[in-house]
Amino acid sequence: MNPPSEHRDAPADQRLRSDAERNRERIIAAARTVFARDGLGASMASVARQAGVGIATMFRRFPTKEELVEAVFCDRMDAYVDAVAVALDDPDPWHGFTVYIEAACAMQAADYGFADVLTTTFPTAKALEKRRNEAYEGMVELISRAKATGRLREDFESSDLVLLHMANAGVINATSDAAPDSWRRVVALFLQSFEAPARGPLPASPEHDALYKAMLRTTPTDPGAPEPNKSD
Amino acid sequence: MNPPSEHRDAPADQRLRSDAERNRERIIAAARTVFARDGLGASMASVARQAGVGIATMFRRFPTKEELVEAVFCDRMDAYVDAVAVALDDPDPWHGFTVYIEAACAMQAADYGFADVLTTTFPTAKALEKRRNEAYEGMVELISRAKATGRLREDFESSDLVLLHMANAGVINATSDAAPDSWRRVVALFLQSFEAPARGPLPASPEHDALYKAMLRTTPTDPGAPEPNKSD
DNA sequence: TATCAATCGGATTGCCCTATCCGGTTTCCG
DNA sequence: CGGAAACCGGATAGGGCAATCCGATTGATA
Repeated sequence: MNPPSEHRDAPADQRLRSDAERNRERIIAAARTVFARDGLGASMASVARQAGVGIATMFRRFPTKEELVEAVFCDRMDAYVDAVAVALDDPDPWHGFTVYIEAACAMQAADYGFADVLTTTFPTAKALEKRRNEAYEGMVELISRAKATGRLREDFESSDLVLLHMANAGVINATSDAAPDSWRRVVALFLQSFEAPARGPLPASPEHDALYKAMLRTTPTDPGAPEPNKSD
Repeated sequence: MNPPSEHRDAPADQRLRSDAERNRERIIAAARTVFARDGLGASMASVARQAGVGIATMFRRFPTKEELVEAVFCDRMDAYVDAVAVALDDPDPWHGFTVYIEAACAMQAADYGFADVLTTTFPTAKALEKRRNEAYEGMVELISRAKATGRLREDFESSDLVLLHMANAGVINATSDAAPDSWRRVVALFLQSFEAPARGPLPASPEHDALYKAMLRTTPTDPGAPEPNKSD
């Protein structure tokens, strides 16, 4: 219980020594770059290298990748939550809905890591999950309003947003290098299929719980395309 | 239906010694299992373990993962090509189109590896690419017919099929464990958005060449979700 | 059945990753 | 300004993967 080592920042409010704080910032900045480029699958070691700090420093400050992810994506999640707020402010809920979806998917396209964040849950990253829930609740309201205007199909469900993000992630992961705008067409197709009147019934949505479990998949890897490494 | 040997494509169809042939089959069977479960990102070593053969045997028979992939997925690609043929035989092109898409996406859902194969090109795997092209040409024809009936939107392009498969791969990779039927809803939404009349214009499709390059991404890894390892 | 080449597969090399240890260094505060 | 606590980061242990080497083994043929 007495930490001969240093890992004790649970309360987190503990002020860091100036050099430690400086390195913390460097690590976060590096992680921002690396995660954006490689997704959350990037290794802690590569982040440390990019930051120019020792591996030990990396793990001392962020013992878990989840903690690093939380520190890196909190502000991006704020932007995400803001986008929902903007959509709710739109006098035309359907218009707000479409603009929001395009914005959210654009955020995915601009940042591999964020694309992973939107389709993964991090039970221990409370700050992240708090924002996710805020956004979620806002979306439930927005969806309800959009349905009320008759522009959004009645059988649309909030879980469809998650599926949309997963699909978008697949497109982005496969095309972002060679055909970086492909996702726009895919999202446009989705939006047209969301529009009322529905052209037919849909298979049932996945259970909320099941989808939540799906979002728990250990560490994000981007399926969709074949890659170099993998455990057996 | 064919000579004793199995895949008679390469000129060097040198007959293998019986034990070598036996191991070859074991390796292919093992790869079928492993790729289906883990995608093409699975390691050669894990396939060798599953097959119960030495690593050296693995590499002697299949010096490249691409060669192994080719041996494993040729017959699955045949089924894929058959699905197109069936669709072309359908008196109602639109009906054939929808049935085909559902079938193709179901194949993806049933086999992680095949999902990768459908969104990746393997320049050196001629047998695979030959079938892919056959299927592609059939689809071009089917699309043309479906448009002629007025059920498929005019601005649908064959490249949209690739995007659909990429999106589907994203959904499957993220949900297959916990919510394995999610893709059905996504595919249904896509089909409704493909239906004429179009509800609005779409952003341009990616260039054919660009999409081809996108499908070249080195080795398949499944992006979409964060994963354990990754190079820096 | 004996012989020789083809084949087998364990061992090895080289590289990357996670995670922890620990001696040397820097910051902070009295 | 000086010392202790906090911090740094190289080194290391343990594990995975791709790829190659080579002595032991086995199949095919005379």
